[in-house]
Amino acid sequence: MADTDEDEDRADAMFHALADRTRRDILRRVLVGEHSVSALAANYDMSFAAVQKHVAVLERAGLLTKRRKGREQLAHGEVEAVRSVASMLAELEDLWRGRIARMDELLEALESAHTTENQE
Amino acid sequence: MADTDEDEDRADAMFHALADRTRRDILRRVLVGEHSVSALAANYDMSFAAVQKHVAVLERAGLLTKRRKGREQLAHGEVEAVRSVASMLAELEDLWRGRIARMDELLEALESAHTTENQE
DNA sequence: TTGACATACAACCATTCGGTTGTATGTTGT
DNA sequence: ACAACATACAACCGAATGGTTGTATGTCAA
Repeated sequence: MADTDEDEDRADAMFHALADRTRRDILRRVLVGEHSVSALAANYDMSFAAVQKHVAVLERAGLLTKRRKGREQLAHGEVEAVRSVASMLAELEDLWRGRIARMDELLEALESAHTTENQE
Repeated sequence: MADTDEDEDRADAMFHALADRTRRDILRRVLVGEHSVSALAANYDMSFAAVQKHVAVLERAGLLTKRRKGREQLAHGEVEAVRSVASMLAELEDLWRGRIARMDELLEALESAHTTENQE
């Protein structure tokens, strides 16, 4: 247990990555489909290097993954990472509702194991 | 229409506010209940002024509101703001699912008006 | 009124961020 | 082999961030 510090590091990285409109826009595009870095760069009024750095920030945060295809590097969004950010916010909301006194994922895992109903 | 720029500004501010573990911790506390700024500051190994600035960042992002109570300033979390961040992430997820081609809130509002079925 | 507490804010500092240009390393097609 | 393209990365710069200390303002209690 007690990987709480790395969790916070990950949260820092993810929220930081999302705190820039260019990066959010890139993320939207790569969630819809794969795009090469230069294809992405074509959409913005800044240098290729700047866009490449934005992609790198998203990648370090785990929100995006790259896959080699010939001489291009195709980026696609990691929806699981987006969901993990959403679940942090859900935790905040639960805290507000007074539900949780911080029992971590343990009970949460148990609960979702029981709820085998509306999976999707 | 086209307040899209201010929306992005708000998104920038909210994600930025959340991209710091001290601020996330403060937000957790004030979502559970009201706390004065100095009561909050007592929890952290930094100056009062530093904590006061963190509170100000959360306040500017709309994630927290203050209320005067005597000589104290009681802060409480704004769960609606948390939800609005969550809904941005939900939009990203919808984009991934291929649901939305970006028709903004207009059709979304219409749709939810029609769908009076499974509300939750 | 005065002293103590709660808050706000300015000034300062080191570090990080978001951008730039330039250079190096692959990869492809001819 | 070579020219062109796609990517990565280093070095640099101005602005913003996260912290500090110090000072000003407001409110309560005696």
